Amino acid sequence: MIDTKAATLLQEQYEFVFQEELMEEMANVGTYTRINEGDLLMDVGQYVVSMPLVLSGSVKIMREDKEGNELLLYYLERGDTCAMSFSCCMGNRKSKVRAVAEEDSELLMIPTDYIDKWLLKYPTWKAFVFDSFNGRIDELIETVDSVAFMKLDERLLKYLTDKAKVTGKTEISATHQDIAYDLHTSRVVISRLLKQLEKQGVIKLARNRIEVLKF
DNA sequence: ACATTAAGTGATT
DNA sequence: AATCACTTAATGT
Repeated sequence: MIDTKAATLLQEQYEFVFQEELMEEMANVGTYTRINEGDLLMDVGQYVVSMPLVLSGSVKIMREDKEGNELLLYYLERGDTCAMSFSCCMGNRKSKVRAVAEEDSELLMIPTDYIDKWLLKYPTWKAFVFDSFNGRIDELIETVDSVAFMKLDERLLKYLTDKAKVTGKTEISATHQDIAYDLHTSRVVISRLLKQLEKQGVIKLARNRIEVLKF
């Protein structure tokens, strides 16, 4: 049975990346899913049974240790897929990351068996998977750099602009505590740095809301 | 009006 | 940059 909603979205966004037959097959075997902001897609230690293709919206990928300390790794945006899920599916291993919907999003879940089969069958799929791996690695390096070499105020500003970018809004709705968790620091520090940024005229603060003025 | 949650601040390490 | 301890402000019931 063909999911028309998914087929339409696929056509719109992947017209030039996937071949026609592949998109048809995707619409056939994939499961179209809608998720709401804040929904947990995948948690650390869970087995990965399918590979998500982001049709709309965005998903944030984070690391979490056993004490519950978090660290934001990168965002998955429209047209992206999770390289982590690919490597997990292939090796039948547990997920090392947690995935949470950054906003209301639409996904196409591709069952494990196909992602392997398609590598041989469809060159465009293979290219897509490779590209996606490169993209994720680049982003990972970027966040490693920012953690290792950037001061917290620079990191915070990058965090804010990144977040504004993925959601396409200049208004960010999050508490200082939320941000502190993502950057793995304390709320007090975030509050102070945000205050600084506001004085510099880069952002505007309100309760549960941050407006990014400059990019 | 009261309780709860978010944010601001000084002082200390 | 983290933590504590406390204040003030905004919001929910």
